[in-house]
Amino acid sequence: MSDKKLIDANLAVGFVAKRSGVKVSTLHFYESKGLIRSWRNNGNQRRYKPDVLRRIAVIKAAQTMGITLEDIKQTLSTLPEQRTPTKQDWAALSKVWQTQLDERIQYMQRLRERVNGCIGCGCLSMAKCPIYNKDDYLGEDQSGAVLLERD
Amino acid sequence: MSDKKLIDANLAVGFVAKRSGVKVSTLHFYESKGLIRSWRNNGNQRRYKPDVLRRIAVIKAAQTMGITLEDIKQTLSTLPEQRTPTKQDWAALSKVWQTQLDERIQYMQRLRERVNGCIGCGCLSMAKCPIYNKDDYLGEDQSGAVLLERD
DNA sequence: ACACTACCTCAAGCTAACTTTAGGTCAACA
DNA sequence: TGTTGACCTAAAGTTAGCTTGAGGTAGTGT
Repeated sequence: MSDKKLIDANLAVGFVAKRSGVKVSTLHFYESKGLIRSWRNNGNQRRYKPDVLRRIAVIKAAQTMGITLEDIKQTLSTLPEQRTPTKQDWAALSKVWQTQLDERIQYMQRLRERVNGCIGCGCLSMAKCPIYNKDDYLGEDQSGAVLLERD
Repeated sequence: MSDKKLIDANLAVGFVAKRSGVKVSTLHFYESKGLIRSWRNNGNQRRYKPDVLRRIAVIKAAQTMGITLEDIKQTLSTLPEQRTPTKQDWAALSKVWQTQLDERIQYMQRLRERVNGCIGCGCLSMAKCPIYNKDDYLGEDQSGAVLLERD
């Protein structure tokens, strides 16, 4: 019977890889980083619980949002260790990322406005644009960096 | 007189570094990547035209928007080579990046909706969520990857 | 029993965007 | 004239997020 792993709900690494769309090496890598977990069978091969699939999907989704593996790991660590995570558990995660996404979107929108008013008009420093005013005559007095600042 | 470089409008690398807020090594690096240009004096030291400062500011601004150096190089290459870029030249650049920013923002907003409707509700694949439906009983028939797709 | 595929580990390689280090030259000022 | 400090090059190191390769074991099908 070829679905033994499926019925037992002990998934082999190759199966998880195929199912989740990531490479086996990526699963090894995620495990080494503490993002997913597995146990070993007698022959030292990895076995996974089915919910690893959701975990991987969530990791990938979060990455698409531009969240780093380190941050994802942090957020995932809020999931329960003992029991299989429930709908509510995952929902809590999504709230965290939704908020982060909202912030990012707002940041991008602020940026967009600045680009509009700033590179566009020839001014890059918002307030009093040293670069634009002093392109040819550079005084010694103003020495700070004049870039768009993050926040 | 210590402002010789300033009055001559031939900027030394250290001055440009201090003024733009990036390290000398970064300027070397940008030059090696073709993002900025310089010529050499008799002693083989780099000299820059003042408009390199704006160029660097623009590079940094574009990076903040998440644009890669390679793409920035592409866009910068639309600036005139012969004459010093005008306000209008820079304005044209900003339009390109504004458009890219708009796309990014839209993408993030689409993502946000998906996170909302998908991780939140327990479904990750939008349409018919194989992961959610098959967490315990995994059929052999559905084998595709089930992640949030980009576009 | 034998082959073939899946799996294992550890180390090295890859891209982006820089920084750091090493060993040496040039320029400015007292 | 001497000694700092600024500059030069080339190569190696850094972080993130993986992939590839080498050399070896395990599991499955005939």
